[in-house]
Amino acid sequence: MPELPEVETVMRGMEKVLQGAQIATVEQRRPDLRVPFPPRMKEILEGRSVTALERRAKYILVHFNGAPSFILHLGMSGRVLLVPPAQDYQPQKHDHLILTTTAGDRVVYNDARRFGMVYLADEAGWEAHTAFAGMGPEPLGNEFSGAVLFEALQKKASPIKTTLLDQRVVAGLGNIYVCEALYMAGIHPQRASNSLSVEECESLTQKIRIVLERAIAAGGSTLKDHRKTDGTLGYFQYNFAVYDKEGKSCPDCDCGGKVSVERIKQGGRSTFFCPQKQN
DNA sequence: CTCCTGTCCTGCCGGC
DNA sequence: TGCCGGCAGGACAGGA
Repeated sequence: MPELPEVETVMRGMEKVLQGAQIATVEQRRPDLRVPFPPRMKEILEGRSVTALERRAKYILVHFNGAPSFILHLGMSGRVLLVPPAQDYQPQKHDHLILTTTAGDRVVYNDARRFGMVYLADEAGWEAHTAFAGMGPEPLGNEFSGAVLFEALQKKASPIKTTLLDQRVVAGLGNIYVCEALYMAGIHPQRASNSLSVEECESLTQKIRIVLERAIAAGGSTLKDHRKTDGTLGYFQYNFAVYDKEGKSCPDCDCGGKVSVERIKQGGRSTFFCPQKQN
């Protein structure tokens, strides 16, 4: 499910409920996801107040008053459901972690494949956690630019598609938005990373920003109703140009509908692109 | 170092 | 209808 825009959307939804709230109970419904839940997480978090939430790459951070930050990654299939106080809720299959606030709001983490991850930071702070070691710049932040991308690509001979999935180069992109950004920039996914010009890197960074911002806007706009809040909303709202569009004609192609979106494998994962627009 | 493959896990979809 | 293979939004380990 989640790439940067979906994680941002989920984080904003959680923020509405958790910001300033006090955690009453932490319910672990199994001992682990991909790795065990942090030792003594229940004891550490219960009674703590949430001071702020933020997103770094595809991680959601929940900061507490007097406790280490809670770090959540949604993996491939992680979803967050927000249940308001007045609503009855029976835990569903794959509900693995439920946080309840003293106000009665519940934050339910559901993850069928259990590729998600939950950590607690230590006293060194969340930035020091190994998950963030060597991580590249935020694609929507000031430290990411065409020049920065160009510089990072110089030592990379691998295809630009796989390079953009490398979180050390830029942090937060996933398979969908890499395909979409390369399409918008008109760059073939199999181009060697170090063959891109400065101008192409400039264009690519702009397209990355645009596609992410559009997707966030589409997902965020649906969050007003908490009962509908779950991680799938962003994808339902956003129309992809090439992702999962194999055989369809791309939306703004100059081929007159004669060329269709192709699908190839790169690094074991599907890439979708328009051979007319991206060459 | 970089690059490539396999692996974790469940659900879903298409083909036979 | 049922079964089976392939594939899925991610990240990491291990080997070349």
